[in-house]
Amino acid sequence: MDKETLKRLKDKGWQTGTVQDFLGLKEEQVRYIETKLALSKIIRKEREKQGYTQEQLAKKIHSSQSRLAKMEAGQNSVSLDLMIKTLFSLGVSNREIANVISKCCA
Amino acid sequence: MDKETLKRLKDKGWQTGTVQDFLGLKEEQVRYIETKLALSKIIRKEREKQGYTQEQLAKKIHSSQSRLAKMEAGQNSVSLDLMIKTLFSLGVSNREIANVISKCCA
DNA sequence: ATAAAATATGTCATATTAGACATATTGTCA
DNA sequence: TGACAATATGTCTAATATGACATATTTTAT
Repeated sequence: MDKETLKRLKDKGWQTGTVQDFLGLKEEQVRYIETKLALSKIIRKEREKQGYTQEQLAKKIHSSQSRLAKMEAGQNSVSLDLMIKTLFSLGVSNREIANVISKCCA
Repeated sequence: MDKETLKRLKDKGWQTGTVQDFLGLKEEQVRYIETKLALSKIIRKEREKQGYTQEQLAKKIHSSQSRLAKMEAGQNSVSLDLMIKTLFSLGVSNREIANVISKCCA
């Protein structure tokens, strides 16, 4: 993992809080983060495609605009569960979600 | 969704706690649950394939045997995050995970 | 340029999920 | 059968994610 990637992830709030901060993240941690970032991208893409504001979609999923903003920003305080539930609420199919997950990371 | 499927899910602790309990679950809720159940299955499958006991794998992912048991049982107290992290720890690729997600639900 | 709408960021209490532990149940093999 | 390893279930406290809200920043339209 190159320094730029690492910096980008840390800028989103991702960090282990251990000595590894200085050495880099473990491969599986990076895959987990990258997968979430990939999902956050299609949430935004799909929301915009369907013409919702964050406020509107937030209401639809019984959440809040601020949380949705964090979700789309790929912040670490948002769970995969909420992201997947959001995608389902948007009507995105398992197949489409799988496609995104498959393409992200090698 | 037929009654048997509903009963099976509720037996795993899944319920909304609302009037919907009596009417059934929403489509997107069912997809969320079914997706987690599908992932729980490959966690067990992959663990056994690699010859780990729950105790051993739990240690590897810094969790506990009991949580892993719940995870493999597809209980609702286990997050998607933990399941995905576990799969990554087992070395399962994004492509394989995607394949499972793709096949589960239509 | 400026007003309005949309999005981003920070904080908080509450709710949910976490690992740990005890104990029950199941499976396996002599 | 009995003994032992593996797995399941229930319950704690601590850690983390949650929606809500206030407010800052950015984008859009005029």
